[in-house]
Amino acid sequence: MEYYRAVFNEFLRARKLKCTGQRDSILDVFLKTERHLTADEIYGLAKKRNPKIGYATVYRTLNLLYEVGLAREVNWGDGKIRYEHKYRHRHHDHLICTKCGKSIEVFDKQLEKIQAKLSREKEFIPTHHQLNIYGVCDKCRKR
Amino acid sequence: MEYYRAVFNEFLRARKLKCTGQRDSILDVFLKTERHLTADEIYGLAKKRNPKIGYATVYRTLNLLYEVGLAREVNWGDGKIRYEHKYRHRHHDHLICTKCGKSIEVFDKQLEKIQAKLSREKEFIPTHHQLNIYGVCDKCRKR
DNA sequence: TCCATTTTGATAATGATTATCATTATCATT
DNA sequence: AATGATAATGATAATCATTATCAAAATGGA
Repeated sequence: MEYYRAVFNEFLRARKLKCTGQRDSILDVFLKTERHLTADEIYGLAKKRNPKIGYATVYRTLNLLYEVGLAREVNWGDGKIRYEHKYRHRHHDHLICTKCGKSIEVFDKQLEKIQAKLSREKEFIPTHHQLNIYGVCDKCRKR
Repeated sequence: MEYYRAVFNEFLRARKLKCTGQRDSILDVFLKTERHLTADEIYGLAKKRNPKIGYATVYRTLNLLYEVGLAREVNWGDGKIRYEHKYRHRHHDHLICTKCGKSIEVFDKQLEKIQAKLSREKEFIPTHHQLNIYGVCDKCRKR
């Protein structure tokens, strides 16, 4: 936690950007929540500890966290970007329940290998990828 | 082609919806283009053969094509929904070049199997999925 | 402390998509 | 072919997430 903050501050210094209370609050909220958060949700949480915080600052800071590699952007096709921890968190994919909106993280080594193979075959240099499996989760099915 | 039109008309009749010139034009444009089109692009093409056509009708018709299963919605994370043929076209995934925006279709049987396995493990009933691999294509790399 | 530079927050702007609603078109039935 | 109930249309307003604008405030090196 302390380490992640240091990573961010180092990034700011290197880019001649400034450390501010708002950026601290937003990073804090982001790090403390082990969930996929939208900008709006982060705004709500950050506002609790710093009521003067504005929407634009949340968006700006999330883009910085994305740039420095602390956050990953996730797109579930509902028109909102979600953010999840990236730094020191292994890549994974998502099962997304279309009934309740909850997500389950999954990982498979073989999957990654096949993706690399497909890219190679097409002489394509992959940078990142996103696999979303939509369906109905256990709980919703039994409901 | 004629068959797809019949499928759509059958769907409309079953839902007590009406066959209209606009719907014909939009379906025609959609079927004749072997590319991933946005609503805006389809609007442009449909307007050529039927200048009176409106934006809203394009969106409404695309949603119908999605419902009847003739179109698949593709989301490449750039804020626009794209449409591609689904009926009698095998499912596939996409390599998306972040330089030129072009896409390459890929398919791997093993990939589908692994996805089914991951779903099973989490007692999740998958309905559909989307895998996007982002990166740089052959042409852009050599440029 | 000073000051150049960056940040901030309020709000306007943007861009894709959807909703509204008065008018028009469709189609099964006469 | 005319009727009428219902659905469709198109122009445009509304929505919603995100980005841009800009004057005022905060930061941090000198």
